[in-house]
Amino acid sequence: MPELPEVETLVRGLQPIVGTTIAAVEIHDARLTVSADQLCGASLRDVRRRGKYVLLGLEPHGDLVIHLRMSGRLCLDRSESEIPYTRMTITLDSGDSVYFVNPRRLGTVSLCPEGFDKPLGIEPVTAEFTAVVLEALAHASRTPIKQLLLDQRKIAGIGNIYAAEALWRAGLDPRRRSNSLDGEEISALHAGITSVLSEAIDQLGTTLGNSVSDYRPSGAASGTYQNHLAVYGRENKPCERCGATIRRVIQAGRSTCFCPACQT
DNA sequence: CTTGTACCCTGACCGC
DNA sequence: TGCGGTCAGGGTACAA
Repeated sequence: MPELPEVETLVRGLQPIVGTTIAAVEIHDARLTVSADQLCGASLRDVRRRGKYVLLGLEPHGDLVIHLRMSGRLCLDRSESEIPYTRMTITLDSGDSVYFVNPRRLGTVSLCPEGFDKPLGIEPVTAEFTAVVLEALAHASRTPIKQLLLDQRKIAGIGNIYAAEALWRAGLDPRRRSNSLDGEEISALHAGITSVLSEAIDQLGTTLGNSVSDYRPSGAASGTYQNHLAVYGRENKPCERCGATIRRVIQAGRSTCFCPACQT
């Protein structure tokens, strides 16, 4: 569910817990690989994001690593209101609690005592991510460009929604081989990626529905980028750029919506 | 090395 | 109303 903009919004919303100390932990899912003993008494040095991962830096050392996958949520709240599917509750000495809500139990929580070290690709909303970098990644691969964008080892944080949206902005067919893109197309794709991600962050991400598994930012009813989606979830609707009918194809088991007329 | 498939889970939605 | 099939913001462990 959450992609880079949603996780970024979440991490910003969690900043108030920096400097607090973990007072108690309840775990309601045996699949989670952490234990209360490992966390109680640690203080929170920082809260940051890497790709789609949420990292809670612990004092004196280590990171609590959380990935929300398709349906997970992290909520910061002072209320006792019981959210269904809460699999872990971290109570802080400030009185706040962090709730890990994970309906499908696809999300993961783990402790990295030496710090998070997963080899993820470049962060796409930094100055280091240039068209030249993207070109090098694309030219080294013959995989369809949609799948390259989803490969977290190459670029960290893009998911199914923003991959489709970036390709629409760039006017590129998602099935194109990565190494077939020329310089102009790479530049358009770079602009598409960076613009869609930054705009989505400004909109606090995309909230797709009202179920318990739907992402929503803290302190707001929902993100609002869903109101700006050009292709994602718009199969059989008209392309707002050229009027043709949006189509859906399956690539590597995942849907991609695109405009067959103006994405070439 | 790369590419494809099954799988992990649960809920929403659609057609019958 | 109920049932079965399909789909979903993701990643991993395999097989080929």
